[in-house]
Amino acid sequence: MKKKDRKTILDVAKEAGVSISTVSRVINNNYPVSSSTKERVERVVKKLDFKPSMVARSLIARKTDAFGIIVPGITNMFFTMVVQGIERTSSINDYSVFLSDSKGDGAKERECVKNLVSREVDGIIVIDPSTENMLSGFYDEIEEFVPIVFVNGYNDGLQYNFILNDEKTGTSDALEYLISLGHKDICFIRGYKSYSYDIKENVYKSVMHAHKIPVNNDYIINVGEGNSSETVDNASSIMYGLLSSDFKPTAIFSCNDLMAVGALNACKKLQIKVPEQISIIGFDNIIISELSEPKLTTVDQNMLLLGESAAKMLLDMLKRENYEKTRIVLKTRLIKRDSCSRVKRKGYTPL
Amino acid sequence: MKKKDRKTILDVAKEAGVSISTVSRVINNNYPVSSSTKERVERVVKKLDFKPSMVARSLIARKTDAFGIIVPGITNMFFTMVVQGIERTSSINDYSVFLSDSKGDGAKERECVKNLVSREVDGIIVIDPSTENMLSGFYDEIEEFVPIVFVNGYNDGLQYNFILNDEKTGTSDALEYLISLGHKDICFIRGYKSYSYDIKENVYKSVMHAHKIPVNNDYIINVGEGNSSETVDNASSIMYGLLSSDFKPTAIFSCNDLMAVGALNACKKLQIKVPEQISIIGFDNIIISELSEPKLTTVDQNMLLLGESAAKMLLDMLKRENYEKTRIVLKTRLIKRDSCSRVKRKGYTPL
DNA sequence: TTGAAAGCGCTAACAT
DNA sequence: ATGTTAGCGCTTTCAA
Repeated sequence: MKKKDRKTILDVAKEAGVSISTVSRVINNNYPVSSSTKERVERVVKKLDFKPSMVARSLIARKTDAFGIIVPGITNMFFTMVVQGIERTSSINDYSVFLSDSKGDGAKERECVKNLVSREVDGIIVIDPSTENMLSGFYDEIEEFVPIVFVNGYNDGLQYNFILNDEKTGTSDALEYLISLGHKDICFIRGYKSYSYDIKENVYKSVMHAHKIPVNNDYIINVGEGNSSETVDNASSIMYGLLSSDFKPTAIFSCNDLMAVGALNACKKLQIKVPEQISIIGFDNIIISELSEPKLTTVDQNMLLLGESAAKMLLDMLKRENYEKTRIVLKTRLIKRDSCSRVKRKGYTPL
Repeated sequence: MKKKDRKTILDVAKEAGVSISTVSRVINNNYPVSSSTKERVERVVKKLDFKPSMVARSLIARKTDAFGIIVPGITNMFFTMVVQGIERTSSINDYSVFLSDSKGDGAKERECVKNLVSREVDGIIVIDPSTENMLSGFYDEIEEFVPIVFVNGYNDGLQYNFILNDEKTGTSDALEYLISLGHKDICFIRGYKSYSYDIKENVYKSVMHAHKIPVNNDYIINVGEGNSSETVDNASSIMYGLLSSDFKPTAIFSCNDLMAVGALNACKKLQIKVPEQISIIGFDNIIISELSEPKLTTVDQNMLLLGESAAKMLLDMLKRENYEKTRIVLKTRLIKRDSCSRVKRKGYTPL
């Protein structure tokens, strides 16, 4: 595709009959220029529609005014919200963002990071990094050259910059809420394998203990892969099978909204009324939790804030001479909607 | 934040005891270098972990190997899918992507474009551009310097590169399907204002005409803003009001899945069974159409392909010397799921 | 096969 | 107030 050549500072200088430094001074407005020359140069700039090359500027300034984001999956609504938060805060501060998708693959993630490094981005945000890369020390070398912030993901004892959600408190808030509604037979739905599910399961057990409610292991349900659209179907069919039998909890806690919607769909098929007969609570507060009927009570993770905080942290690191490794833990918030109500029956009483 | 300086080609040259040109030849492997020097240089490159600066390369090559994407809203699931398609195809071809959000605002959209131009991206993809900018000629000048592809949006008689969906055929397919199921009382739900709604409404009218079904204007429902999460609620409450009265279509065609889910929720509240009593058909095939109960029958727009095609078109434009303005129209596909069935009652017969 | 040098578009220190 | 010039890190002629 044949394209016109961009106008350069030299084109402007010639046309305005001044030197390139004068043009530079005018467009940057950082050194005195007589108002007459200034005006003349500005006219030419407008006339030629001259836009300074950020590439050339970056070469000199040794910065690109760009951040790189790496997500394990663009279409996962959770990550999408985080990306929005990052993009918003970045663009307000005149930073552009590169978006790359690691597809949840550690090797691809490393490739993305290297690409961003060679593009000399001013900072990198990795959302839900692969545990493998977090533990291998891969990021140690990278971090010497470019600021990195991790959003969620494995972080136990790691010395990096983190923005995390307080999933523990979020989980116990949800559970305490259910218990305050009179529920004791609370089923726990989790996915196959993730740091986050393990944390929640531990909290589940300890909250139950604290209330002297015996933990029934049959009430801990694993629905496999937890972050795809299939999650809903998997959770739904597993819960359908369970609820068809004499498995009759009065409430269901789900590790994320996808699973909660799955449980909800299973109840609908079985004509079990939510929340009248069973209360369901989700986690994350992704948009589908608002679209279900009834609307899902859930725990908000404030993904937008997660993203905004990550971008702000990067911005801060760029400003300060020495920045201590920081770990920010964000509060979650219980969103009471329509899928939970006071228990009407006790224990295994048939529906 | 204090960061180590990146190693430059000069560091490598010194350490290897050769000139920078030799190092360049080695890393680019484009000119003869004796195998001994080559090996030595390669060792140093590895040792210093040298990565050539893409900024410097871009300055010389006058290309950045980056594309820019502009979306009206990152979290809109429809756009997210398109972005995924673009990112995938771009990264396979070694292009990175800048993501920017215009928030559906024409002025912000222009700002994003200008930023991308000054970053000297090799191509720009604008998803659902503002009609205002399409008609004002704003893009005429831009296009002289950088290849642009538009995905959907206003395109009537415009001489730009487009990737579009065949919404007309998609709409008539959906309608014909409903009619083949015996439906005649088909309600049409649309949003406030968009080229796409208008097109669909026209098709609706002509399909009805073709089947000699009188068009009842009360059956054309406008639910306002059509692309936010509120869309579901708006559509739901409007349909709730309507369906509570003697408004009794046997089928509902919705301009997008959000509205369809809204209609579905209204039916649930009114204990109207879908599809037994009313058939509902959506449009787009975004993920929530799979999560509802029953699953939504809808028209797939193949957003992934939309994005992939846009990126491929850009890639093509970059290769060819002169590229004719192209308009690619993608086929839609009727996805038959569980929200439509053969009509059981005729006309206004009470449910 | 290798090195020296020009130059991509711009900024900033140094002259004047 | 304005011009001249040295580079930012790299590629690519041109010489040797």
